[in-house]
Amino acid sequence: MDMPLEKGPLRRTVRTIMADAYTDLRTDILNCVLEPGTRIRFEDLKALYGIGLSPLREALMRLAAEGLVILEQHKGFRVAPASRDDLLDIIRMRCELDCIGVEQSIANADDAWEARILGALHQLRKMPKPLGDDGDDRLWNEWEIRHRNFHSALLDRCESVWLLRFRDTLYDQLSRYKTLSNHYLGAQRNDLPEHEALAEAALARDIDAIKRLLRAHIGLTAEALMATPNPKIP
Amino acid sequence: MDMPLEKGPLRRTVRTIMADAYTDLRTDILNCVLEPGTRIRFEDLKALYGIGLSPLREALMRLAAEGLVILEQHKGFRVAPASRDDLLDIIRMRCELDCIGVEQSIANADDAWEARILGALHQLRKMPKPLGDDGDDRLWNEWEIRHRNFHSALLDRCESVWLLRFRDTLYDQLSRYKTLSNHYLGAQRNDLPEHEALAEAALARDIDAIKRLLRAHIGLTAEALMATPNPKIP
DNA sequence: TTCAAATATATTTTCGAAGATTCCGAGGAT
DNA sequence: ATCCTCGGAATCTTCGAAAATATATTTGAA
Repeated sequence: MDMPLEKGPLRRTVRTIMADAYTDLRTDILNCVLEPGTRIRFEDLKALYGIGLSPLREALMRLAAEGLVILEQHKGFRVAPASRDDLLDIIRMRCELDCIGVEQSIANADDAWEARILGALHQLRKMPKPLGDDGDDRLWNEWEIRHRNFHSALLDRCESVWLLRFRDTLYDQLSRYKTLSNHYLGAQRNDLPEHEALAEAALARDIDAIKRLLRAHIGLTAEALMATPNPKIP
Repeated sequence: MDMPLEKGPLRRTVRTIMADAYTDLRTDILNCVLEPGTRIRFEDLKALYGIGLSPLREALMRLAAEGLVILEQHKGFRVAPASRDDLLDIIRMRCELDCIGVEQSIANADDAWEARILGALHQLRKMPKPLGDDGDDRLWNEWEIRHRNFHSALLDRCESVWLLRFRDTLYDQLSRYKTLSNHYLGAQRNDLPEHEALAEAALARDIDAIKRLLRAHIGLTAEALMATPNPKIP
């Protein structure tokens, strides 16, 4: 019974401490356990995560390259600050990338693509958006996953590795802002019809329509986000 | 005479070994001194750059996050491999980003913007494109700088930090491929007229025209790059 | 001969301590 | 009172050695 753990073509990846630290730090930053702008002291984190300096620094360097933390020479790392300008930039940019991606996706559309979209839409239909302030975080996270999954489905046939990479970066940044606004943002409005329209346009291969719908959809989210003043987003 | 070196608002940044290693590694990768796919052994680089492991690993981690090197757990780093698919993806993506950026730029257009475009165009006019294989690298580099500067001028009023950031990433990746093809690529054709048309459309604030011209311009470059089979780009 | 296990070697990853740099406050001069 | 200089403490940065993992070689048996 001492056989190696891996079955099939997947090799069990032996994680490194640095990779674990990277993941932990990343989720802590995305969930704003480490709040924007806070200084990062190595002694603190060393104790917090129970690891040494080297993997910690390497993980932070990686996060710095992704824009989740800032490195100031000889002054250490800080969690990247949040600002309304930055938020608006992220939303707009993500909108543009989604438009490009969905166009490429339509160019490669096939039955499996349609199936995935319909599946994702079904999951969105089955789960009503958790309302306002009865905030069960697990419910919200589940809804977020389904929401993200739907939008990813639209880009499922996009073959641009770079586009998807940039998009993921932006999505990470965005989820930090969602945490900051405690999911207040879109909670007010029921956006299921918007997603249904998006799915319909996708199946119809209507590029212009889907771009228009996407811009409107994301535009409304942006307005909702910017409308509520939030002391944590200067 | 012992006054601090900085004058004005710029503070002299005390560079770290890691930052130097990052810069050196980056230019070596961009110039393909470190060829795509080659394994990176720490002992080699430690000797080559004359530094310790920690700054080297941190620099590589940063480059890994930017996609210039690949990290395989417990197997070390490799220079990111090159491929035609990747090249095409980069070019297309850069074209899209430039289109978005120039549109935003036009929205914020002012006299200074026009001036910078005309200035960049002038510098392009004054320096004929070095022809084919009499390749003086210094000339080529100078032309590349002017060329890059012209295209950057078009986006000079774009306020999206994220767009410019992604664009820079792609430009770095692209310059690696330009090194690989030894500047053969665009050398054949005289693209000054294309740049003049771009400048004209920019000054006329003609968004549709400039997008069309950009796509055509970059499309031709892509064709030139892909037409010549290159053993170094599988 | 061929395959598989076991050992040996090479390389990466991580730790703990030493070297630099910045930050903060005390002391003194204007 | 304000400004400047000068330690001293805190913090980040770097090095060199130890631990962990992967790769290559050898050995033994079918």
